[in-house]
Amino acid sequence: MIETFETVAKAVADPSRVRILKLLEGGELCVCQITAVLDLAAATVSKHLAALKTAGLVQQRRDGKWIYYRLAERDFNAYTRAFLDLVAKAMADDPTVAADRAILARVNSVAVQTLCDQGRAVLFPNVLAASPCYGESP
Amino acid sequence: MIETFETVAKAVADPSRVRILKLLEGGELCVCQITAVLDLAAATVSKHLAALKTAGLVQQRRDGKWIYYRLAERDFNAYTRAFLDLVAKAMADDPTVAADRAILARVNSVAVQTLCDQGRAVLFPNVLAASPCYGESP
DNA sequence: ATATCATTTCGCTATACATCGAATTGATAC
DNA sequence: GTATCAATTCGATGTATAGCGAAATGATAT
Repeated sequence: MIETFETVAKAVADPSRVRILKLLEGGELCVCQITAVLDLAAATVSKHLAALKTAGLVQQRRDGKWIYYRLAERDFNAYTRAFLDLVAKAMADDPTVAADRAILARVNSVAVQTLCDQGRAVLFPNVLAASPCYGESP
Repeated sequence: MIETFETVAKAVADPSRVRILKLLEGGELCVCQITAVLDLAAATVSKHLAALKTAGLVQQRRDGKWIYYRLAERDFNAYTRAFLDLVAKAMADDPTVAADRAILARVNSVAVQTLCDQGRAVLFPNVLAASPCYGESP
C-alpha cells in the first residue's frame, strides 16, 4: 500500500520521466522517438520506461521492430488515475515541456525508420552541411 | 515549474514523510510527538519536516518551547492542493498508517512535556518493570 | 536458419539522500 | 543575564539511483 504509493510517487519525482509522461499525453510513441526528444542514451530511456511501467503509469505494445509506449489505462492500478491526472493538469506551460513538444512535432514529421537509422540529427537539418561549400568551384 | 513539481513529488516519495502527512491530517503536532510516533532520530524527523516545508506541504508555528507542524493551506503553492488531496485520499487502510494512528492516540493522551522528558517509552508502560520483581521480598 | 537491429540488461561511476550521534542554535523561563 | 532544552544543523556512513557505453536479447525480415 504505502510501498506502492512510494513506487508511483518516485516514478513521477524525476524530470526525465515527467517529460516522457507529458510527451505520451499526445499519443503513443516508440522508444527511439522518445529517445530523440529527450536526447538521452537509449539505455537511460529504457530504464525510465521500465520504472514508469512498474509504477503502472505506462503500457507497451510491439508493432514490427518497434515497441510503442502509451499512458496506462486510468484504472490500471490504485494510483494510476490520480497521478496521471495530476501530471496532466500540472506543468501546462513549463518551458522544458514546451520545448519537448516542439521537438516532438519534428519527430512526428519523419518516418520512424528514418529516425531510428539517422538518429536525432535528422530532426535538425544543417543547411551549411547540406549545401555545397561556398567558393568550392572556381 | 518542472523543478517545483519534482521537489513536491520527491517530498511525498518517501514513506517516512507520507507517514508524517497522514499523522498531520488529524491536526497539528509538535516535533517530539511526530518523532515518538515514527520512532526515528530527532535529527531525521527534523530533516523530513524541512523537506515537507520546502515542498510547501506543511507549515509551522511556535508555541512556547515547542514547534507545531500542520498541513499547509491548500493554496500555499501551485501543487499543495493536488498533492495533499492525493495523499489524503490514498492509503486510507494502510497497516503502517493505521499503526501510526494507534500510537498517535497514546501520544495524545500524555502531556507534551511528559513525552519530551521521557521519550517514546512513556507510551508503552511496561508492567513487568513497573511491578516489584517476583521473589524480591523474603 | 540466420543476419539485422530496436530495445533491454549489465557493469560502472557519480551524485543524491535517509539515517544516525554529536554539536549548535535560539527562544523560553528562571 | 544565564541555564535549559526542543529543534536544527553538522559530519559521517550506507544505500539508492540517474546516467553512460558495451554486451545481450529477441523479434523481424531476408
